[in-house]
Order: sequence, then structure tokens, then C-alpha cells
Amino acid sequence: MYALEKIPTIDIVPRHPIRLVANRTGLTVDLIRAWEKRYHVVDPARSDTKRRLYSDYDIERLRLIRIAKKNGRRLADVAPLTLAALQDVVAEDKQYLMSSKMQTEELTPSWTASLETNPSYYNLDALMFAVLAMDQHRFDQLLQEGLVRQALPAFLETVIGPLLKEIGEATRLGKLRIAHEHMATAHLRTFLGALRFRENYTGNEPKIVITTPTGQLHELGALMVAALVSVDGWLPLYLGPNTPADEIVACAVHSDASAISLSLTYPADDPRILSELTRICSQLDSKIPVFVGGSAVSSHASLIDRLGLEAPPTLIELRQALRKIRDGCFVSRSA
Amino acid sequence: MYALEKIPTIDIVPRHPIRLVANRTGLTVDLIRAWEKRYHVVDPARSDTKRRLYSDYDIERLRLIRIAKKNGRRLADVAPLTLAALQDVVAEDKQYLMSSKMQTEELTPSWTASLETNPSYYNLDALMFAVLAMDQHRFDQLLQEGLVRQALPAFLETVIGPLLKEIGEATRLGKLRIAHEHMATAHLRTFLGALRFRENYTGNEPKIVITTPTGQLHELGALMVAALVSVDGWLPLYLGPNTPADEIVACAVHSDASAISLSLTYPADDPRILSELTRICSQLDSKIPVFVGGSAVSSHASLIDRLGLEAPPTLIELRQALRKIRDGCFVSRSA
DNA sequence: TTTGTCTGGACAAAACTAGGACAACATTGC
DNA sequence: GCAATGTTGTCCTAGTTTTGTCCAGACAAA
Repeated sequence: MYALEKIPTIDIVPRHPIRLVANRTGLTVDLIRAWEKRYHVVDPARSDTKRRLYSDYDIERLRLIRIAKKNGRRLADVAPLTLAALQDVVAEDKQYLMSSKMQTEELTPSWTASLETNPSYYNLDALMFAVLAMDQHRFDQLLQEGLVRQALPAFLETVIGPLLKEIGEATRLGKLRIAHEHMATAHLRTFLGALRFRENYTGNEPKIVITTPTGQLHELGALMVAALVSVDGWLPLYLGPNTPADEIVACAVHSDASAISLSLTYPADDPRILSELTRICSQLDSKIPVFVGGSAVSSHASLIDRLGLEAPPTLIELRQALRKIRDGCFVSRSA
Repeated sequence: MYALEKIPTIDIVPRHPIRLVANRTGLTVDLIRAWEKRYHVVDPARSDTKRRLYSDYDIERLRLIRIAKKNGRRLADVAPLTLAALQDVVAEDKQYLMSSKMQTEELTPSWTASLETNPSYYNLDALMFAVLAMDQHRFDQLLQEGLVRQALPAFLETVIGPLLKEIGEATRLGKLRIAHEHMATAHLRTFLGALRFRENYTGNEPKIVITTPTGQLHELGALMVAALVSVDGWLPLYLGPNTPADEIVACAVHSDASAISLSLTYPADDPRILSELTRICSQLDSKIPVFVGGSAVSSHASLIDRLGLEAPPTLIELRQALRKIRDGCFVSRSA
């Protein structure tokens, strides 16, 4: 039974109703019918009462056609293609898109545009309301929606960052209970943790160790960094919060990481920040750059300067700095 | 200990009246009967006076069918499926739903990659090896696979629990570095956090506040509880770790929770465990039961006994105790 | 008595089908 | 530059199927 399934062919048995196809492909029911009417994009079997019945093969084709359309293909062109042909087309588009994205983004970063439009205020209020109402499900839902609305870097910058600040502020002022803050933090932890993974790694991404030093228990900042850099083709080695200096160094060295990112937030005046950062730098090959970020950075400016750490003030600048390192990495290794 | 739980996953003894089934599944009484009449969705046993009597197996099937319907399946298609088949169907739909949400950037068809995963048989060693190799991707993959292989409660009991124990042990013995443990913990945190939410809630689930008291920073146990009870139709109010007694009580009272679950692991001898637990009990309406679990429970047996807390030694027993409370809830409210 | 469940059937809302209209937008031809 | 034409997503109507809810009268349980 299983042996048959393993063969990489897609089931052509018609069984799915149109509603399920719409769900899976992201197309509307109307659109699927319109495509069929105009170009016979798919030609589903029918039930004994004339209901359309689609196979997995059909669904996969529709998904690919949708992607091809989004990449600029015309429906008439892709409609008659077989599944294999569609895969080729989509793969080709992807490659082209990737390379052109690289070029344009180096000149003008795409997130600046979305910062101006600022479409996320209502989103923030809605999120705060969900926290206040302890509505966990709504909270998750809003986060998901917000992410679909814009690209990940912009989402972190315009939604997650402000949200964290607002929750912290509201709790400090007594508008939210600690229980509210805890609930929100726990859900954000799960949500951000799930963002960290892209499906396909090639295996030769540069690595970056991401964590917080001993005494720093808040990990959301570190998780944001992990999610952000994974977009840019880094492989984040995420160690969670509160990692001793020796372990950070060992992990970076052993895994041949190209960078380290540390998040410093609370408590800002912990003396261990000094000792741990010093210890890291003293043990580390100076060729591995160490980035620090978070609200506690400003309290340790002189220390950071003295140790020669990088402290980009925003996620955007962190991203740019990492991009330079990554490109530098590839050049030096291929050379 | 968990050898028993492995095989008889779900009880097939018929005993529940239709009203209870309706409450748990979120379906109406009428609808359950209509489905039976039209498609023989379930074929419940009858009492000597022809009352329908449903088993846990039936209830789980009905819940899954409800979810499958919401995902676009037709009743006629899913009605004859066994529980295992239904689980597959729902899991499949969920996966597609997830990937179609990430559609914005995702161009690769998911099925090409997923088929090449090699079906090496599953065990703890593979997971431990992934931790040792710092192979995050493989670690996540193995967790996912393990979950597909068996139902969630059994998975927690046979995989996650032993895995945590083994990682802790290996770290203590120096076989793993702290960095390894941190990486594994961070990934398990994300993985378990994502389990906590079933697809859809009916809105009338009983609530349970889940957290750890002040000083207890390890949240994986609490997350396991949250995932477990959500399977049984509870709505977990998850507050993360390290929540002050006052906040736990306030949250439970304000949200009209039916129970509280606290996880106690490390440090086991923290004096705050005594003070916090005492404070919770003194402030709480004694009608709300408080459950404690975790490795530190044995160090505080007398305290727990004195305060009248429930301390089920395993997840299985916690589950059974909660099941009694939940069913009791409905009876008392309808009366 | 009061409340809940049973059977069987009626009924209405929701979903699907076929065919077509239409506005928004892109492309072409002049 | 501008009009004509083509493409594409959405919406509308009207008839059919599927699905959720409701009702009535009989019986059982509390």
C-alpha cells in the first residue's frame, strides 16, 4: 500500500469538490470555473449530479498556474501545459525573479516603501485589543494576517516591534496585567519561532549564532533576528535565551559560523552583560563579527565600542550589515 | 509505564449521551442525528431504551469530520473513513492550508521536496543524533514525522517526555554541551507551542490556566500539558513561565477557568514554590482545582498534600482527572 | 411534572451549476 | 497619444443539490 504511494506520481483519481480546491490553491470558486469555461485549464470529472470532481493532479496544476500568473504569465499560455511543463516554467520564473530581486534590493531596499504607507496601525490596535481580551485565537489570527499583508522584514519592523513596545508600555502603566503580557509573550514566542524556517535550504548558507547572554531571559528580540536573517539566506543557529559565553563561542567556532548576534534587553544594568561580552570577545577569533541589539544596548555603549562589537540601531541596518558579510563570505570562499 | 497507552489510543466503550457529544464536538444534537440518518457517519450503540451511546472513538471521529468539512471535504466522502484515515485527511488539509498561507514568497511545489524524505524508522536515537549534530532542520523534521506516526497524547508520552529526560541526562553527563541543550529546547519550545492550537474551537470549551509559578523558568512541561488538554477539548489559557501567584489567580477567576495546571521542575528546592503555591490557594475559590506536575513535585509532597492540590504522577492520569472535571462541568451547568 | 431523546418528515439556508454581464487593466494598431 | 481590442477577475440570475435546522408526537429519565 505504502510502496505504491512512494512513486512520485500524483493521484489522478477525481474526488475533491471545488470548495476544497479553492481552499488549497487560494483561488476563488468563481475563478476556477471561469478558467475552465474560457481555456479548459482543467477539465474535472463530474459526479452523478454534475458536481465537479478534481484530482490531486488538477489541484497541483492549478496551484502552479496561479504562481505562473503571479509571475506575469498569461493564462492562455500556461493553460494547456502539462504538470511537468508547468513546473519548468515556474522554476524558470523563480530563478529569474531571485536574481532580479537581489539586484534591485541592493540599490533600493524594498521595505522603505512599505514604511511610508504605514498600513498597520489598525492592525496594532486590533492586536492590543486581542491581548486585553485574552483572546488567544484572535491574536494568532491577526499575526498571521499581518504577515500575509507584507513581507517579513517590513512586518517585523512595523508590527512586531511596535507591538512589543506597546505591550511593555501598557504593562508598565498598569493598563495590562502581567497575565496579559505573559499570554502575549508566549504566543509571540511560538509565532516567531515558527517563522524561522524556510522550506528549502541548500546546505551552504552562511551560519549565524543567535542567542542572548547569561542573565538575559527575553528571547523575542533574538527570534526576530533569526526570522529576519533566514529570509536573506542565512542559516540561523538559534540557541534560545540565557546562553553562557563559553557555549556561544564553542557553538560559533564548532559550526564555523560567520557571525554572532546577541540580544540585550532586560535587565539592562545586569553586570553579567559586561563580564559575558568581555569573555566572548576574548575567546573568539576576531574574524567573526559579533552583533548586539536590543533596548539595553544604549546602556553599554562604551563597553560595546571598546570590545569592537557591531551595534546596528535597527533591524534594517543589521540586515544590511549582514548582507555585506554574507557577500564577502562567498567571495572569499570562492576565491 | 507508558507501555499500556501505546496501543489502546482511544476508548471504544460506548457510554456518552448525545448531549455530551454535542458539547464536545461543537455539533448540534440534531446535526449528529441527521448525519447518522443520511450517511451513517457514526453508528452508535444503544441503551436498553434505544438511547444513543457514543464512545470516545466516535467523538474523536465526529470532531475530525467537522474539521474536514470546514476544510472543504464533502460529508459523503469522509463519512466512511476510519479514525486513522480521518487524521491523515485532516493533517493533509492542514499542511496545504499552511503552505497556501505562505504563498506570497513560496514558489516551489511542496510535494516534490517532501517525497524524497527517506523513511528511516523512527526512534529517540535519531532525534538525539540530530541534536548532537546541531542539525536543526533534521530535528524538526523528525519531530514532525513522529507526530504524524501516532496520536498526540501517545507522542508526548513516548517521544517528547523521554527525549527531554534523555537530553537533560546527556547534558548532565557532559555528552552534550549546554549549547546543544539550548538549541534542542528552543526548537521544542516552538514545536510544542505550535501544537497547542487545534484548528477550530467551538467556543464552549472549558478553560484551563496553564503556567509555571514565579522562579520556575522551564516551560516545556507546561506546554506539553497545554497541547495535551487541547486534544481533549479544553481551551488552554497559556501564560508562559514564571507567572506570579496573584496573576495566576486573577486570570483564572476573570476568565472563569475550570482548572489550573502548574508545572514545577527546576530549581526543585526554590523556597518560592512554597510561598507561591500557598498564596494561590489562599486567594482561590476552592472550587477551582489546581494541578501540579513535573519533576519537582516529589520534593514538595507534604506541601501539596496540605494545600489539597492534585498531583497526578503522569500525563495520562492528569488527562483522566481533567476529563472527569470537564464532564462534571457540563452536567452541573445544564442542571 | 418537567426535561431530554427518539423517529420521521418538512423546510430553509447554503453551495453548486450554467450562462452571461461588466469593470479594470493591458496590449495593439493607428 | 488615443482609440480599439483583448484579457481577467468579479458578480449576477435562475435552477438544482446538499446540508443544517426545526417540528410533532411518543417515550424515557429525573
